[in-house]
Amino acid sequence: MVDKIDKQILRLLQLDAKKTTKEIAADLGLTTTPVHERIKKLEREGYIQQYSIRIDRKKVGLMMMAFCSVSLKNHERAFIEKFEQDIQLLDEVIDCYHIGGMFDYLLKVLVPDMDAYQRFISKKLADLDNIGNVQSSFVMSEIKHSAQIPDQFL
Amino acid sequence: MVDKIDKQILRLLQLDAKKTTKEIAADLGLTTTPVHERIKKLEREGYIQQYSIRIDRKKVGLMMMAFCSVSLKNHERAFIEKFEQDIQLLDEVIDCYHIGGMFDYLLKVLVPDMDAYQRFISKKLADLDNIGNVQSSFVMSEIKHSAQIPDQFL
DNA sequence: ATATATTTTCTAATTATATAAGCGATTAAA
DNA sequence: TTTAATCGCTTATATAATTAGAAAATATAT
Repeated sequence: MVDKIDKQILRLLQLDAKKTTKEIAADLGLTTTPVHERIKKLEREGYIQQYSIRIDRKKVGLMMMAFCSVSLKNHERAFIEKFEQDIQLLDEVIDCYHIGGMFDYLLKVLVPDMDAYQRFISKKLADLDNIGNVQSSFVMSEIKHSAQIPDQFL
Repeated sequence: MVDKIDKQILRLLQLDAKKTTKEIAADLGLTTTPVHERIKKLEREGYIQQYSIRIDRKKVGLMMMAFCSVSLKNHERAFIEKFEQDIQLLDEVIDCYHIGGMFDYLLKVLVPDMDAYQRFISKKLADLDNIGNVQSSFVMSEIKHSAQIPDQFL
């Protein structure tokens, strides 16, 4: 279980994982030791899954983002598992969610340009077995991209 | 511009932002100084937008994720800007994309449970002006959630 | 209520890392 | 060539992470 202090630590680290234990301690009115121990506990118990950096995708040439809704033809367990395995291997697919609704899966896809997207859809995705309908929605702008847990829950 | 070494650094830090310059230097066959300077450059030039942690959302009680497609009634600039501003204030909305296709926006929403989602849709979202159709897709499972730039682009 | 555990935090010391300075080597351009 | 400019190396210093042991606070049982 995490208490209020743990959540504040998570909030601060989410905002800036480079913050030192000293700075966090100062913010919370503690010394470094308890902060250090709490962080280790949060890591150990899996609250903190990963330390990472956010990279500006456009600066490394990934100019195009799209969401791709996919429905399968066959919904037997074996077919579903096969699809979910195949998806792991497609680098362009950043995220993949199994959803309820009109389609079975929602994919978030990142590629350099429309050409690459074309190749992704027609060469890679269409090559998988069991693909039914595919519908693409192109991202024109990212209005909000926090990718973080809102403070109100921390 | 980033060269091959810079990209490798980005790749390593994306995987584990806690990696020390010493470790990175060892991986790349360099000493700490050039690695340190390159990292500072990557920060300065905005390739690295943020150091952050990934938090296990379910461990902090956010059991439900949904995608919410929204279309607006009025598409004049002023109305669009108003909507995009309003969205920033809704904590449950983690991401918001302006998309082309059947709907205008795709929202990624995180809430504790179905009750909270219900309140979000009927109290918060529906309270905004200019909302046309809304269609929710609930996430049943996260098949892939890399949230990262694929290695092939780094 | 009191004594006993348990947990949490503190201070202080140690170890490791980040950061900076100065020098040499390589590369590119004049 | 010769001059810049870039890049990486070694060494030194400042800063941070981590550990150890004692004190304080909290919870538990008698």
